Amino acid sequence: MPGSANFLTKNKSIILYGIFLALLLFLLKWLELHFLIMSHAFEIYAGAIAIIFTALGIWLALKLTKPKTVLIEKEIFTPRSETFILNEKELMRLNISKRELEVLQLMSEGLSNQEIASRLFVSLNTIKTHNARLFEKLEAKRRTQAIETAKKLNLIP
Amino acid sequence: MPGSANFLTKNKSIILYGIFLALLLFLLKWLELHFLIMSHAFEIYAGAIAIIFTALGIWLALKLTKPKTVLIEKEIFTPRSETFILNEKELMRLNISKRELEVLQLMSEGLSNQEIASRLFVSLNTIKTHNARLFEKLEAKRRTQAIETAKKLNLIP
DNA sequence: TGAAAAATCATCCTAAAGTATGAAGGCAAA
DNA sequence: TTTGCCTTCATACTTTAGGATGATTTTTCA
Repeated sequence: MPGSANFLTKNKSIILYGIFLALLLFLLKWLELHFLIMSHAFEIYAGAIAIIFTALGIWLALKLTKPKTVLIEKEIFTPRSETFILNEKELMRLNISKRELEVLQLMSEGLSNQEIASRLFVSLNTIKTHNARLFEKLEAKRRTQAIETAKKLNLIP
Repeated sequence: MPGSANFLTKNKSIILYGIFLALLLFLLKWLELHFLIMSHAFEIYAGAIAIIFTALGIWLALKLTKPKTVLIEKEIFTPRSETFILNEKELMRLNISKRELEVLQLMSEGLSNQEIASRLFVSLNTIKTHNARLFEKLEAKRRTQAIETAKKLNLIP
């Protein structure tokens, strides 16, 4: 659609230009008689033609040059697995340590306390104390609640 | 920077235009002698001037007119909370009932079994049996694991 | 209408989670 | 060096979660 419309616009301009040219030629023919007599004024005549046609050229160029509209659609998908960005501000605000975050992470992956302990080479009790601190800081009663909150705050993916 | 550069470019063009004009006037003066004799060729002379100056006008316009490029940037954000689509195929495949999904949902929100029971006006034991079924179907050992799996399968937001 | 599936509830028991409290070693900043 | 924070571990206890099993009541669909 925009292609054919453009073509029409171009043709219109060309047709208009043709008509304008024809009219000008008639005008020139008429002017010729007057100006031929006083040949001193020939420079004025040529200058007039130059100015008129320069203006015509400018007008044509401006008319024919369509504003190039480039539409760039930036789609920013967040498939959450790819684009997780840790919210370090919240992390600092809540005073959650690296180790605690580590535990939280594993917790959210569905591991039991014992599994987390084994994974991190520490005792079950250590994990329990980490949990207690986490629940306190995240204002959670249960691990599931802690995970929910942490995900909302972008502390874990 | 681009402003002053543009200004320079414009001035250059105008200066060039002036020089070109001067040269053309000389050319005209010279041509005048030849064409005045054969006044029949005057139309050709005028036409040449018209064409030359039209071309000049077009060139000037194109030179002076900065490329009209309109950039439209559309940013389409997809914040995961807005775009949750339940994966009904997986739901059917795993034979998870409406009630079970409901329980799963509340579970993922961090509620305890007792809280879920109260919310749904059923007994704690009922929730436990639902859980057992869910864990079986989702191949999970714990509720946290069930939640993880369910989220991955887009069964819950 | 009658069988299958879904939802409900119960009991008993074990495992895991969570609470409370105390304590010790390490490390970095004041 | 001392203070504070992190990390670690322990013990004792309570609560919640989860497993196994059986049973009753709706609901649904052929």
